[in-house]
Amino acid sequence: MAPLFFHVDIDAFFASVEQLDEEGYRGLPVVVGARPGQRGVVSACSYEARAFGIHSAMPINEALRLCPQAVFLPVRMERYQECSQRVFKILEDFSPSVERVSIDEAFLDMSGTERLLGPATESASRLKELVLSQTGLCVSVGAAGNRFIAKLASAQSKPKGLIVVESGREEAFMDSLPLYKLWGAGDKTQERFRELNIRSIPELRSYQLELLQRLFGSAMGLFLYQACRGMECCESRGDVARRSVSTERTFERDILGQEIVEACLLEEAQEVMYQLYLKSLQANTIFIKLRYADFRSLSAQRSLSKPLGSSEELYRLALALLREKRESSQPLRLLGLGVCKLEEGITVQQELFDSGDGRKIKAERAIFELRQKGQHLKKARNIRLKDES
DNA sequence: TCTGGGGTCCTAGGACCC
DNA sequence: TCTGGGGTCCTAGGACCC
Repeated sequence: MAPLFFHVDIDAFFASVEQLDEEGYRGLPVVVGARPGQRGVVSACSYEARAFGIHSAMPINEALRLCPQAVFLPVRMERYQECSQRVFKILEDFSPSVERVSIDEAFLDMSGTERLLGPATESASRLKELVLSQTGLCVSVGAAGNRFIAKLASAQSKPKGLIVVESGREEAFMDSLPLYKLWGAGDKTQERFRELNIRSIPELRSYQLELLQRLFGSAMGLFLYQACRGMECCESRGDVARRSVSTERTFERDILGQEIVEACLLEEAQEVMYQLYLKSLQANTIFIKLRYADFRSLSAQRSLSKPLGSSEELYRLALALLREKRESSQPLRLLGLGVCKLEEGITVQQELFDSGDGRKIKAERAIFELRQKGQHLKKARNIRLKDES
């Protein structure tokens, strides 16, 4: 049985949802992300906005400069989650094997479906129609004998596209791509390509595996060797467990004093602990992340002798780490806090309620409940919005 | 126009144990 | 007395992706 994979990717996802929910935004340049004038970047933008040179990850103020008349909107993650779930429901009805890659993309293992669903072109077209008619969202689909080629094919086909790469045509397809579109080779690797005077995928292919590994490191070298040959390099990792939970904040202005920073750390500790509680996870290592005004970043971590018990404990440990590592003369731009070395276990909440200081436990419970109420309120609001539209 | 936030994986050096 | 090498864990930094 010949392997067949689809890569399905929702076009301009966040911006498309906004245009779906608000008729007045359709046909206009829509930019979803940070508030113009503040620090932050574009999370997503409509194709109308892309025509002005706007793209995701661009500083929001540059987007404003390029297209002052664009509609600038904040990220409504809960709403996008809802739409994502509806799309994934359709994908799951369509294929028994759906691997979620992110909120807006998935791999479908379509091997052996030809007899039932017809050739790839037919079944992929049918899937696109299904998603559009049931959700109003456009998806692009890439179809190929492996995930890596399928992923690149869907990217090439955007927007509203469909590209099928027939078996045996993988290398030819790779050769049709410019080197900068090689997924998995980001800015730093592209810079290295330029230094080495590697200008195209066929040129990259002329390098032996050993040489690539010497130049780019063992894992990256192997990846590049396989990628430029159109071989599979997006192997399924199965259902991998979450490795970390974290949160971070960029300050509106760089901060020199300690007070605001410590208040921020406390909030972050409560957020991280709340996420652990929601996911029924225990953490055995904590880490902080700092970024100074000059954009130097550093991180520090500490392993614990027993799993974390409360946000108060997380705050205390993180604060010690912060005081130890922070150069106090340097203004701080970003502060992050996270936990890793996770294991499933009794929930933080049970741990909290089964032991120790009653007052502290009550406070934790109040925070958890407040936050949960907040989530529910937000959800209710979104549902109302949806019903009204 | 300065450069978000949430993740994963890789690399490399050092500690420690056998 | 001098010195091995493999395995594993910890830590810090960096590349990459959406």
